[in-house]
Amino acid sequence: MSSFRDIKADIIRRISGEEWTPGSRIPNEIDLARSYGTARATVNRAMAELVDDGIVERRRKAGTFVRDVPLRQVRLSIPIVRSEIEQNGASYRYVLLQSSIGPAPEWLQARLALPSTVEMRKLSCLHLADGLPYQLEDRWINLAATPAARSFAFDKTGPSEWLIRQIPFSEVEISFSAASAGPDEAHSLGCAVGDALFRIERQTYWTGQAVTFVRLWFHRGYRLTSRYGPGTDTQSAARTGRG
Amino acid sequence: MSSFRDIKADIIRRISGEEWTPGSRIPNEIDLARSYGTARATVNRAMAELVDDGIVERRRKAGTFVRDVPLRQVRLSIPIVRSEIEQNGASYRYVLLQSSIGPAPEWLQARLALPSTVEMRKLSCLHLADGLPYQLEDRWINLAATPAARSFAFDKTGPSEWLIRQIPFSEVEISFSAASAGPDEAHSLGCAVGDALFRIERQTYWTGQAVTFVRLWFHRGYRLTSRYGPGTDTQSAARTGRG
DNA sequence: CAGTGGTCTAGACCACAGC
DNA sequence: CTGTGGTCTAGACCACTGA
Repeated sequence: MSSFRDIKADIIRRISGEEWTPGSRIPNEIDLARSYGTARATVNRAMAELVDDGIVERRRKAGTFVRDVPLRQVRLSIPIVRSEIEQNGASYRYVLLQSSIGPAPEWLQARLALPSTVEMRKLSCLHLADGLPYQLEDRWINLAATPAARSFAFDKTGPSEWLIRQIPFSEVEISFSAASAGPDEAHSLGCAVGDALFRIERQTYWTGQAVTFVRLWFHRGYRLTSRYGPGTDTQSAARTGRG
Repeated sequence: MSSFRDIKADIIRRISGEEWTPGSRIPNEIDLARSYGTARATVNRAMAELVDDGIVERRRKAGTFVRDVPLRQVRLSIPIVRSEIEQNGASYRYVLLQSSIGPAPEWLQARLALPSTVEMRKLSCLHLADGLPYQLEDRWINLAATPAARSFAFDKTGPSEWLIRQIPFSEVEISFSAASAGPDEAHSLGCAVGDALFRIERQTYWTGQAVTFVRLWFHRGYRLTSRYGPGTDTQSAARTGRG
């Protein structure tokens, strides 16, 4: 008797063994179910996972096809910086560097499609691991979308931890890039001006309205690491190679 | 009547509406199925997706719990550079800069846990978009694992496209970081020495053996962008903000 | 030991898109 | 219009694990 895992593994085996070649069609669910001696639902579940893994494509009436090129996709867990630091066995410390309220800068208005009248809470925060600067957080919060952010102090915990409880199911656009440290970043992170820093920018929407924008600058040498593969069930880790 | 989508949406609604708070237990599948008027399997499918989305946790006998903090996870499609460039409407060009065969450098032996005797094919390739340098690829291929790589020319297409067909179901460790351009990178990518560049490093294993290691240097200003959210079904895009 | 989720079955109806 | 996958049902058995 076959479980959906056995079926999935067998199909991967037949594809990697070139029994079923890229682009070719594989038998339909009814035939597969017969040949594996299972119910169609079991085959369906196996196939659904193969679709999710980017190995096959399915179209009603047309059938199931081996992808010409398997999709390479990683699932990245975006860590809460506190957890990331503590999981690395370091002590976490948080410092609020700067806080103000005012209009959004023009580039941010454009980026978030905000009216120019909107008020934002601007925060700069530093997250430290064992006393060393780990991540610099430049944060803007739309006070029209999150009025409670006007009076919250943010002196004990960072806005990320607070916001994720306020807006747990937001739409997010995230981007990863590299940038040179300016004077502020260099000063806060204890690196030289011009050093290459890993940077994450994230903008968050709730019911179509921009809630917050954040730019995270990581310490020099930071890496975001993850594994993937046929068996690997999206175990993802963020580690830091320092020194 | 409710589909698994309706049930999933309703559960998210009840969590975000604070009917079910973080950490609390929600009713079991039988009760939920009764209350929604569906079969247990339908509720089960909805709950399975909520687990996958990082919104709830389930344990046999214990029950289903709202996560204290919802998991933030992105699914990133790692693009084939050719497709990425062509999808941006640019023309793709590939240049093989350098090719040699020899032992792995020491740092690579250590990193991949290779015996020091192993022979590697070393390639340097440049991928261009509309004639401008887009990505520099430094690639090492383990000839013990992939003997066919010894004689393949790699003068028309890059090793990535070739390898993905040779080893479609590998285990991969990928990391994202920032680094300063050295003389070689600056020369190939047409930037200044010291410029901050976005970098991907990827090592690939097949049946426990290291197959290849690659270091991808992206042009200055490159971003890897993705969206996620409750509705967003892992649409992922890599874009380039240039200039 | 008993309650929970995990999986499977045999069957059904349906949506969709090729033919 | 028909073959395919997508979903749902009612029921069953089982694995795990917490009480």
